[in-house]
Amino acid sequence: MSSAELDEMIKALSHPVRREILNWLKQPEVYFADQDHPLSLGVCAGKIDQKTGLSQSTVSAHLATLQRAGFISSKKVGQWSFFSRNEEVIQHFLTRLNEQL
Amino acid sequence: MSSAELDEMIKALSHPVRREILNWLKQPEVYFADQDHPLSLGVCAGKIDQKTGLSQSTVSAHLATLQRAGFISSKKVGQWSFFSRNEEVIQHFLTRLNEQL
DNA sequence: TTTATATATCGCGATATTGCGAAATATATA
DNA sequence: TATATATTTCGCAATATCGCGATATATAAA
Repeated sequence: MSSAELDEMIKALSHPVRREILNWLKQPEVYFADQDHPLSLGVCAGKIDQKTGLSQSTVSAHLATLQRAGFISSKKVGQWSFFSRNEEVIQHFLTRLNEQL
Repeated sequence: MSSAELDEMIKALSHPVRREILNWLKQPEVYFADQDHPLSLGVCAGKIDQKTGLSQSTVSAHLATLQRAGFISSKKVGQWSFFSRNEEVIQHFLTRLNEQL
């Protein structure tokens, strides 16, 4: 992970809503039990919108930020986008921060 | 460490110059070997100014941000301010992040 | 007291981030 | 095709951050 990538990752974490989303995605079965689609696909963007209370477009931007940083991935199924954590990336980031800081 | 404190800490880290300063302070004997005062006091603000290449006021603000976040402390001796890392706080922060993220 | 040195604070312009509604895009259904 | 649903992208206003020079403050030395 380059210095620029690390920078993008930390900036992605520097917003409480984005950290909260990452945290929700850690236990989808706890936070998104009411989702119509199987949670194995990931969590549907709209469900995340609801949970934040922010506008749909704002949350979409937050999700894009987390994805650009590499923390989450999305897969499109039908008209829905499902998001899930990239655990390896997150672990790698934490390791890097533990060394660097 | 409260959620608001964690937020302040991550924001403090979300600027490459501030992370670089933190890193320099990890090994003052490597990065500030030319300091006139004993490094045991900490690193003098002016030496940090020089190393960044930014203006004195800008660096002073960065140091204040790091200090508000708890990552560093300053002690004033004569007309100088000496900065040093708060290792316990940094460790605590990393532990918290490892859990939370 | 005056002058020099070190640092912090102030004010301001430039830039980045955030949040929104509206519009565009994509997919599914009638 | 037309309509409904889900999401992304666009444009814009509000706010926050950054970096600077100028000024204020604090200490030390002449």
